Parts: sequence; C-alpha cells; structure tokens
Amino acid sequence: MPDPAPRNILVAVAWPYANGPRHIGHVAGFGVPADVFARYHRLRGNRVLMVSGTDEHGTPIMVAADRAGVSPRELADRMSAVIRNDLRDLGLSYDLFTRTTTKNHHRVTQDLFRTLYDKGYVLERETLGAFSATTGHTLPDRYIEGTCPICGYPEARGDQCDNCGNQLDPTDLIEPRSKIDGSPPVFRETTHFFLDLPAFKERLAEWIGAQRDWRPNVKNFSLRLVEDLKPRPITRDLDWGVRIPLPEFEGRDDKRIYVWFDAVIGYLSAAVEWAHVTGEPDAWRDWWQNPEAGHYYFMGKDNIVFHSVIWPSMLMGYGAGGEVGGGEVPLELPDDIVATEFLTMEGRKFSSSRGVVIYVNDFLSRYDPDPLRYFLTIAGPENQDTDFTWSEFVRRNNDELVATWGNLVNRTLTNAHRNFGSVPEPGELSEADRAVLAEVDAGFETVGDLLERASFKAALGEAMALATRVNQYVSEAAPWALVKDDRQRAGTVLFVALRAVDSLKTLLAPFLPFSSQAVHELLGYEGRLAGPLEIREVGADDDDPHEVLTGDYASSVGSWTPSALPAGQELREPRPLFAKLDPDTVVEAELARMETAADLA
RNA sequence: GCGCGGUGGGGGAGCGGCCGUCCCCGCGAGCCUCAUGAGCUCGAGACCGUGGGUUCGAAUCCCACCCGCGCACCA
Repeated sequence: MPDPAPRNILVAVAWPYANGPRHIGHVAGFGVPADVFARYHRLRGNRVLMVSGTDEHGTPIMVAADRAGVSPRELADRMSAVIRNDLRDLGLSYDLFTRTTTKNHHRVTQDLFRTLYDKGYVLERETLGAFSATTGHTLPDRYIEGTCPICGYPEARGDQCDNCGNQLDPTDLIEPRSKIDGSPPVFRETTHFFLDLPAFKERLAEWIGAQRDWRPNVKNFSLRLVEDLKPRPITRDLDWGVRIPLPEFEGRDDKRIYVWFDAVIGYLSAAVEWAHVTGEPDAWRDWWQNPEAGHYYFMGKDNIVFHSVIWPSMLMGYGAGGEVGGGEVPLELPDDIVATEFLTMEGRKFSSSRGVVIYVNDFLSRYDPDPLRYFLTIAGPENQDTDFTWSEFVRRNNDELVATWGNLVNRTLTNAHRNFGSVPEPGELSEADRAVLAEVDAGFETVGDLLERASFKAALGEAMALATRVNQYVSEAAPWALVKDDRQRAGTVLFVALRAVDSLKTLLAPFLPFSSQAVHELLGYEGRLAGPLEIREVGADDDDPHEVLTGDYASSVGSWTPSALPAGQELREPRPLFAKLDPDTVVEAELARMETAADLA
C-alpha cells in the first residue's frame, strides 16, 4: 500500500492521580488503548508524541499524605515513582511521562491562567465554601458527611445521599462532619476564580456537533453537557498546587489553582517539556500548532467532560495567545476523544478501600504484561462496562493466547529449527502458499484500518483470526510429514509459515510488544522492534531535576509491512512465548487473596 | 430526568433486506500427532430484555416498560 506522507499524531493519555498505586481498571481505561494506538502509528511511519504524567496536586493527595504522616510532596514523589514503574513494566511507550509538580508545568499552567484571565474568560465570584476547622483548607463536598435532611440516612455525603439518591448541598446536612478527621466543617464566604464556560457554549456546540468519528456515548453525552454550562471554579483554598499568577496573590499561601485545571494543561506542558528535553525547544509546535496533526485523547468515561468540554474551552480561549503559544497560531483542539467504559472486578466495582482491587504492580509480580494487555484489549470495556474475572483471564490466556498464537509460533519454529536450523530456501510457491501469505499481508490493511478508528477489540480479533488461518495452513500442509520424503517441499511450507509468523509478529506488536520482541529474536533478527522504555532524570539544567518515563522508539517507525524474512537466516532455539496457567490454582489463589484484602479493609 | 447498554451455556460483533449471520470460548463427534494434552474439521444449541408500532421487510428505526452501568464543581 502506498504510504502517505507521515502525519504528526499526538497521543494524549489521561494523567493518573498520584494518591496511590493504579489498578488494572485504570490502565484498561487510559493506558493500554493509548499505547496500542501510539505503537501502531509509529509502525505506520507517523511521528507520534505520546505524553502524560502523574497528577499530583489537590486535596486527596493532601489527605493521603496526612494519613501517611508525610508532606504532600513526599507522598507525590513516592506514588509518582510507583506509577512510573508500573507503566514502564506494562510497556506503555510514552515519549514523555512526567509530573505536574515540575517547574515547566507550573509555568505553562500559569500562562494559560494568565492568558484566559487577560482575555476575560476568568470570572471572580464570592461563594460559600466549606473549610476544615483543623487545617483551614477547602473541604470538598465529598469529604463532608452528615445526616441526610430528606431521608435521615446518617452517612450522606456533601454532594449526594447514597441512600435516597438526592442531590445535596453540604450546608443541608444535619450535623455535618469532615470525613477526614470528624471535625465539623466551617462554612464561610470565599472568593474564587471561575472559568467562564458559558462563553464557549456556541462554539462548543458547533464543534462537537460536527464530529463524525467520536464514539456515540462521548458525543451525545458531551452535547448534553454543553446545553447546561456553568462557570466552573479554578481555584481552591489550599497551599498545595500551582500558584495563582496575579500580583495580589504573590507570596500568599491560602489559594492555589484547582487541581483539575492544571491537570488538563499537562497535555500541553508535557509536550513543551518533551521538546525541551530533546533539545529542540520548538518541536512541540509541530503537533500543537499544526492543523494537519491528529490529536487523540484516551481516558475512562468519568473523564469525558474534561476532554470534550472543559479543555477545548480552555484551548479556544487561549487561542494563539500567551507566552507559550507565542501569539501567532492557535492551539489545536482534540480530533478524537476515546473514552473507555469501566472495568469491574469479579462482578463488583473496583474499590481500593474495600479491597476489591488488583494493582498493576501486584498483577505484574505474578503474571506477564502481554497476557494482561491481551485481556484488557480483547475483553476490555471498549464499548460497555465489562467484568474482569480470574477464570476468564486464565481462559483467554490459555485457550487463545497460548493455544492460537503461542502454539503457532512454537510449532512453526520447532519444525524449522529442528529440520533446517535456519529459514529454509523455498522452492516454487504453490497456490495455497501464495493464498495464505496474501491473506496475512492483507491484514496490514484490515488491522490497520481498525486501529486507525480505535476499534482495538476488532483489530486484535482480526490479527488473531489470521493466526488461526495460518494454523489451518500448517495443519493442511503438514510439514512434519513432508520432511520425511519431500524435504524441498517441507522447506517451502516452513518458509511460508515463518514469513506468516513474522508478519503476524508485526501485526500483534502494538498489542503484545514483549512477545513480538521475543518472536523477532527467535526468527533470528537482531535489535529491537521498539524501545526499550527507560526511566531517567531530566530537568537538571532548569534546576528542577525529576524522573520521567521515556524511550527511543525510532527503530519501529515505518515497519508496518509484510515480512521479508530472508532464506538462510539463522533461527534461535525455540522456547514457549507464554506461560500456561493452571485454572484451578490461579483462580482459587487469586480469589482467596481478594477475600483476605476485603476482610482487612 | 439525561446518556450508554441488555444478542445461543459464558463473552462479544452486527445496528433496515445477504442475519438468527459472524467471532472468541464451552459442549458433542471425528481427524492429525509438528507443537505448551496445543492444531484442524464437522455438529448440537437463540422466541436478538418485554410489549406495542413504522415498513413490502426489523436484532437493526420509533414508543412504552423492565433490568444494568454512568451522569461535571470528585480528581
């Protein structure tokens, strides 16, 4: 297929909040789909910039820090490192995974705030706020509980009563108390800045209405939100967050920018930081100020509003303006907002506090990353909520990954390695030989088209169907029988099968990067398909040293093409790609582990 | 109230005629034996949530109801 000119693709991945380790539901939502998409586009020859980082400001981190007896900064440092390691171990190929506590991020956030303020999109309003009596900080509604004035339920939250379902205001609660320390909250007038969302209503409605490719849930939900927009606060009474860049707030420790506001700006600030780190400080503009670039955002469905309404409003309001933008070309709006539904755990909602959870690092301490990536793609919540069960995980691993793909690789390589030692020299190809190769080659088109459209489940299913197709070919051609009396023909069949496996390795590489690398090596290639990922320290020149997750993926760029495996290439000693799991022991052990955690919680 | 969904035993796709069709499993039978007891072939199994309607024709469009999930000042 003729390749069009390379496109610049921004893969903007939701920022995991650093108040604790992330669980597999989180990475099912933002991480794995985004990584599959980014890896595919690199293979396709496009210039990918995949950015994200840990989201480290706000009340929940202060609360968690308090509980742990450390400062917010210390807690954020600790959790950021844990999350960074988890994402690396899962093989999420960020070009830059940074943090919101960097100088660069604060600078970019302040520029956005300042510019929106100067252009009149920031309003100042008096509101009645709830404060912790002990710390004086803003107490978010969900951290206040008390007796519901409607149904008398004693543990109603400040925003809603879980018993009768009515929306509440924290001032409605009878005997309100802080969920953090039990003290009664103090209500008082406070001044905050608000983002004037209604100012963008018409432009948002027109822009969202014109979208053709968004998933229906995202588009309809967003259109509905736009009908009823209210100004939204962008500051809080805290001392942990980005400082408000206005003269009257200089040196003041009582107000900060609201964490959600700085978190969404991370997509931009991380791109700016990436450009700085790579030594081409303006390179980020190739994505952000380039109308030809594609901007793709990945998140769980609970985050849609920020990406389809609020962040676009901020971008529209900022326009070309500000110190960072430079005043000439407006910043690009999202092209697609890929929101994933929710994953549940053995029929229950994930809940860290109730022990219904499986953390990424815990999972990866016992199982390999590719089976998890496989499960989360083939059985994940792409279009509707789905349930993670251990028995289904084991089944998918054993009956699909091991039996179809792992076995194909193993039987093909074993036959070839044992009988020939290297890729056999083929004779003339038969019709069946050419047919199977043509079908696999066509996969680069079909799987690629599905990936373009973010249909990950279908794309992986298609690639797996091709593996089944090659299994059929191998069964029919039976090279193990041929080798006894027609060595030439056996060699031809194995040559065809090896080429098919080599192509499938590429087709599966976005989904299963670790095992595709293994196949690459077994086939006798040197070097890496992509990566490796690395954690390294940057920012020393800016007096702001911090660790980031990054990697060099240049080797994979443009290799989305059918195999050209040369005859004569030495094969390595085959070994199984995936571990088969014992259903009984795994399911029993994991369910017991979950029950123990739930009992402790 | 609004949005998304409800498809053989499990999980999904299909979203006006080719459809009760397709995919991954499970189940039954057979073939093969190179391969991690893996692979290949054939078969049984469904009132497409329920009730209405539109249409020459509906899983697919409309209405009502039932069930599940979600719904911004939480991050």
